[in-house]
Amino acid sequence: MPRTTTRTTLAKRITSRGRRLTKQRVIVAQALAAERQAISAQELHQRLHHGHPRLGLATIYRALEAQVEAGMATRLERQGHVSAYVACVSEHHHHLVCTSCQRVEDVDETILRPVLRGIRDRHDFQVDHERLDFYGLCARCRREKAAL
Amino acid sequence: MPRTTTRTTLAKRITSRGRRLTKQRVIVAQALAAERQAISAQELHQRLHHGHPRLGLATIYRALEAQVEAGMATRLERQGHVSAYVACVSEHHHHLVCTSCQRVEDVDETILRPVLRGIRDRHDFQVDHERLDFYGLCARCRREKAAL
DNA sequence: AGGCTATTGAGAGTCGTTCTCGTAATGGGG
DNA sequence: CCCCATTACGAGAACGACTCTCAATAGCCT
Ligand SMILES: [Mn+2]
Ligand SMILES: [Mn+2]
Ligand SMILES: [Zn+2]
Ligand SMILES: [Zn+2]
Repeated sequence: MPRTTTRTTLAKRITSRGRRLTKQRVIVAQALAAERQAISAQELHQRLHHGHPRLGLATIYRALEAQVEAGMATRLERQGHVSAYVACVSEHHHHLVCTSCQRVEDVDETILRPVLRGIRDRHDFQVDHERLDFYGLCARCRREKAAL
Repeated sequence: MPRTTTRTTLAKRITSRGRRLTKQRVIVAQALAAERQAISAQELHQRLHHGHPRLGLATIYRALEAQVEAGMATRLERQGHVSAYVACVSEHHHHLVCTSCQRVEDVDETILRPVLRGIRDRHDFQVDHERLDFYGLCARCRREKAAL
């Protein structure tokens, strides 16, 4: 995912909607693409403040929204009513939260397909988006507990 | 679910936690039990204002939170960062929330088994409890939209 | 009943997000 | 390449859902 690729994709998807390719949108898009986790607008603002002190928070919100519209990012609802954004298109991703060490892993999304199919077939319900969080013990914490 | 049942259940579950059975909590619990769809604190506040003009919004938030803690309700995250609450019978079940009519169905739990197995096998993660909410269109709303 | 203390109501405060508005930049047409 | 309508930006105010503060009230226990 080189910077030039991000810029080219952005140019195509943004301008084809009658919007303009601004420096700020490029900066935000590249920063989001560099993240491998979901990140909030405010976190992104702090992170970019060193290199781009004049980049405003509202602009980041608008740039992220434009990317969602363009299909280049997804908005997740984080707990505490905070939106977080992830680069890449297709699906949300879901989390395994370790109740011992508090670390978070991403769920392998392919695991969820049978569930979505089951819901469609058994409940006749068309899922648009879902929020899935699993709480428990990660492999490392389980080994540590076993060692005691 | 008669009013007396709601009151009795509430009394047991609230007072056993060292909390007090107040008029306000009873009013909110009965109103929530009477709803068959998820409802926000503010909607509940408006709805109750006629009969109980002195019932405060903060009290409704606190009463709903107490019910969630007591295992009698679930909080759902609605789009636009609004929490919605549903009365619940048992503690551990999952929901299909229709984003059009706001009705809530319980998920057939057997559908979820392959997911839990997949998480154990693929992620080496021991799930203790999980929170699953699916948002989309129910069968009825989908038919209504198709008819237009 | 009487006292301890959880809870209430009203409003102020918090915080993420969006809006307003004057200024600056973009990009298509000349 | 330069114009210029139009889109976007930055700063701060506004907004909305939710939480906190605090004095007054009301459950609960003896
Ligand atoms: Mn993640
Ligand atoms: Mn339920
Ligand atoms: Zn762990
Ligand atoms: Zn519906």
